[in-house]
Amino acid sequence: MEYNFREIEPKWQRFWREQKTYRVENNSSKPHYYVLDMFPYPSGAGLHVGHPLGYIASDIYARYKRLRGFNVLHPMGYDAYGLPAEQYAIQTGQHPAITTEQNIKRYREQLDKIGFCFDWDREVRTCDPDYYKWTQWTFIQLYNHYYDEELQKARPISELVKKFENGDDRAPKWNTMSEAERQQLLMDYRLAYLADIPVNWCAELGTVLANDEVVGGLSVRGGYPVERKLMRQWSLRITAYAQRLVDGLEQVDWTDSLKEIQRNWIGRSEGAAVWFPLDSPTDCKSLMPDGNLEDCKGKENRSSVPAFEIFTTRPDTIFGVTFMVLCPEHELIEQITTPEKRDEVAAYVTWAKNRSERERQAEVKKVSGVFTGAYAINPLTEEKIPIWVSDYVLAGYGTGAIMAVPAHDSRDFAFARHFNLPIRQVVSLEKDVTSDPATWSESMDAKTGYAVNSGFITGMKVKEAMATVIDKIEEMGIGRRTINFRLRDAIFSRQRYWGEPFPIYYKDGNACPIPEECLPLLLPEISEYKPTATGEPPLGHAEKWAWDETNRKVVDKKLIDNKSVFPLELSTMPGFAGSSGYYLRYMDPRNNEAYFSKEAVGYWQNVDLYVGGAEHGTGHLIYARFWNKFLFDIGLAVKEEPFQKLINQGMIQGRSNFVYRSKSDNNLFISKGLIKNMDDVTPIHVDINIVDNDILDIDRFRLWRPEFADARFELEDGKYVCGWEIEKMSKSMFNVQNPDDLVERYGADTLRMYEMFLGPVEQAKPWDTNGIEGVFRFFKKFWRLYHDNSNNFCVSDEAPTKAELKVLHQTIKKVTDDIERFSFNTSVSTFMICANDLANLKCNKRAVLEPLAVLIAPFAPHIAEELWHLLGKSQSVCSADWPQYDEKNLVEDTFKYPVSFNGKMRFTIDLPANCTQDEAIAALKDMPEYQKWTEGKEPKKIIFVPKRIINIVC
RNA sequence: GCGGAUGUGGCGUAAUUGGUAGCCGCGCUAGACUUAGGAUCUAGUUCCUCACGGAGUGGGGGUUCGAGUCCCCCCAUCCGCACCA
Repeated sequence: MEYNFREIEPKWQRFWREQKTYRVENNSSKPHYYVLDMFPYPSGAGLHVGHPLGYIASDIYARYKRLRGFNVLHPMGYDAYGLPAEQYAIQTGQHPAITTEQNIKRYREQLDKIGFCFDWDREVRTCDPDYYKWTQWTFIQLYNHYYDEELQKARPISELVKKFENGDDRAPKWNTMSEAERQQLLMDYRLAYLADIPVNWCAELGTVLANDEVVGGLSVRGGYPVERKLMRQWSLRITAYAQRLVDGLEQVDWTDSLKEIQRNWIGRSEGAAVWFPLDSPTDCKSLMPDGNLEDCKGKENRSSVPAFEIFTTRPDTIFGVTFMVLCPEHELIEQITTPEKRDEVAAYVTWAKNRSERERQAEVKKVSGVFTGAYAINPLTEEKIPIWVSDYVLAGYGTGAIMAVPAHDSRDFAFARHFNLPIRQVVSLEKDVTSDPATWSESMDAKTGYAVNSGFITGMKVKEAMATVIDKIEEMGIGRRTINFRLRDAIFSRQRYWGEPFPIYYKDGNACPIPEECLPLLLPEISEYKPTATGEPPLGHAEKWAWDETNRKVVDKKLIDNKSVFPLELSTMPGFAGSSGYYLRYMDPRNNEAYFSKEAVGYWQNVDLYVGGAEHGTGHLIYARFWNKFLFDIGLAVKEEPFQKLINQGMIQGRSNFVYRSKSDNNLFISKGLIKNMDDVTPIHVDINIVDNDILDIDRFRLWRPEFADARFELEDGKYVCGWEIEKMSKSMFNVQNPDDLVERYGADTLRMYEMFLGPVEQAKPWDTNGIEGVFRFFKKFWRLYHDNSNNFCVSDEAPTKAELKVLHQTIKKVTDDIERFSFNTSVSTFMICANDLANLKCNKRAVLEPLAVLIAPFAPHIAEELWHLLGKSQSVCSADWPQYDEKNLVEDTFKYPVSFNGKMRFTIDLPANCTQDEAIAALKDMPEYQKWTEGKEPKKIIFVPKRIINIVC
């Protein structure tokens, strides 16, 4: 018997469980460190090898930190609410809670086999009432707060009410307003608010979706078409935090690419909002703000001039405006369109509004639009400018209206060319040099060069011109410096069952939160998981779903006629509700009095290391940052950013194998190397489990599927070689690798090490089992270091030799450095080199193996624990101290043989750090090897590099 | 289109961060020990060349005594956003 992981691994897993080795306390004299994984959604398919990649990396780091003397929080839980369980419920009638419970059980079994050091006593599940109580609680806090622009933080809505009562520009008529009107107004300020907004409606899923849940007009889950629809929905005012979300990125230790993804998503752009007066008097509701616009001389009151506001990032090009464009949804269209254009415009608007998102996105390059017949006045040039309508201007961004500068914006350029509108150059790369835009093939969009043909800014550099124009319009009182964000508020309602119920009831049409003491508001049982016949969300089926205000409890809907019983909200919260604050709950997961205690958060602060996929860059990672900033504002979280360092583990793709069936003979399969022409064969996916190192197991192939029972093969060297391709890991391509199978065959330690050995954690890589044997061999070799031929444990108490010490200390240094920089693949290589070296030295000395057991424990905890106990320890290796290396043992011989290149010699010698050139040369000349190489001749030139290198030109 | 990355043997990758390119592993070749081996061990394996030699980190320039690494210009692949004014 050799290295028997089947015996070792369950033994120590049991030991850790019984000893509660991974239990973490909230107080300790040790420094704290928080390592977190993105918790999984427990899907029915179970874990595949991609999931544990990040978990293994974080587990290694957590174990390492623990060995380095930190008190490490390393929890795990489940993001248990979500669509798939509910879709399954619709099909089968099985309650999502049951499906979820089963899936969690399976996940837990799979995770346990890999030997993670999670503190399972802290497990959280988002669907657990003790957990979602605090999700609901946070929602109520969001509802009861608004964002104070002056203080740049969330404040209680009651403070805003007080301001309004004392007179405030934002609510001049507050004291005469009705209660309903007041509530309506406050909705415009609450951080969680109810509003009619255009939403992404997915008919197939029967729910609205957030922007990050829609890609290319299709739902991320399921890939169903999504349409724009105006609906009354709950939203979170995340846009209030847009600036802080951008700023906060400076403080965190994330990759540049992920920070950039978030910056793009938030989409901050600086520019100006400018009012353009309308040329013809109309019955227009939007009016020029007060100011001293000269053009309005003669009018009694400037603010009676009809006008509309646009947003531009290029105020310097205002002299180049040749037309204006409104989005089809713009309210001004109806008011300004001239009678003769009315039909044409109405037809266009109807057409544009009815286009699906998908059509619109697919036909981005198609130019469409219509002239309204109305004109605006350029406030700086007093020119008359035609106003058009086009769907290339979006309702949701800026003011839904633009000034078009075709010479310097590619979209305006395309529009102008299509409708034959004038193009006027107002920016030039060189001062005073212009050309005829009619000859241009594209617009000149770059923000560089000088203003031309531009009145008082002519000759200025673009940047200066921008500032000057903004100053001017601010002085004229017709505009101001503005910052716009692409980020939209997060739609928070889902017309779904399997999610957190909103703690909201409707009293006379007004939303009211249920009292905090009554939380959690439990998800009711329902008979059917589909929408109701009247189109209500599934919660409409719930009988007992009304709020009794007097008795403060949920009662039957039939009692709603009663004066104190009101309907409850029928939507539920989206997936990101539960996952936005879970990392805080882990700090104090069983607290029934609070989300988490002040002591707990005061001790742990925030997550030091967060590991998870980059696909959450525009979803979870934005929402969680927002959620945390809000909790920070109201004094719960103590750090503004939740995740200090973040590592994105790369996606693991599948590596599919193919057999090639001859087109002329359906039973003939040709080995890859023998195929002359790929057109003669049909590649067929073959289960990767019957292929080893691309060699097909022919017998198992014949048994795999009945139609292959009579298969014949053209073999090369007696083997059938399969083709391969990198594809997404999926059942249909027979390339899914289940970690359980590998644990069964090679053991958890081998799986862990191999997943790390595959390459850098952050890099996307295909799963490939071809190298796992090498790691497995390492473990067998490692085991043999301290076992004799009869598998008896066998160590020596002799003092290690210099060579052995060098191997050990090199390993300690390299592994320590590698872990610190999250380079786990190189650590694995280092262990292999170490084992090879020790095997060559036949070293089985206690003094070497003991530190080695600790060193390898983060990577291969089972074999480390086994060795540790074989060495006579009774405590877990997890409570050991990380070994230190001693530079003395690393010092090379002070001289390496010189290498000649192009007539030059290079000598490598060890020098003190502050060594001068003269000292270095003197030391060099003392070396016998130097004298031998230069044969006593004086070299032409000695080049000293202040490190340890000297080049000599002979 | 904009933004971010990446590019090294047959394959996964490494390179003390500007210092002998190819560590470690897979695969492959030869050999040893074995009744056998999908076990173990030894040697070899970037390419061209019998060899001597030469070429070589996507391509082209540059900085440097010295470049996979730094700078500039291309090319290719991957990812994110995409009519955001």
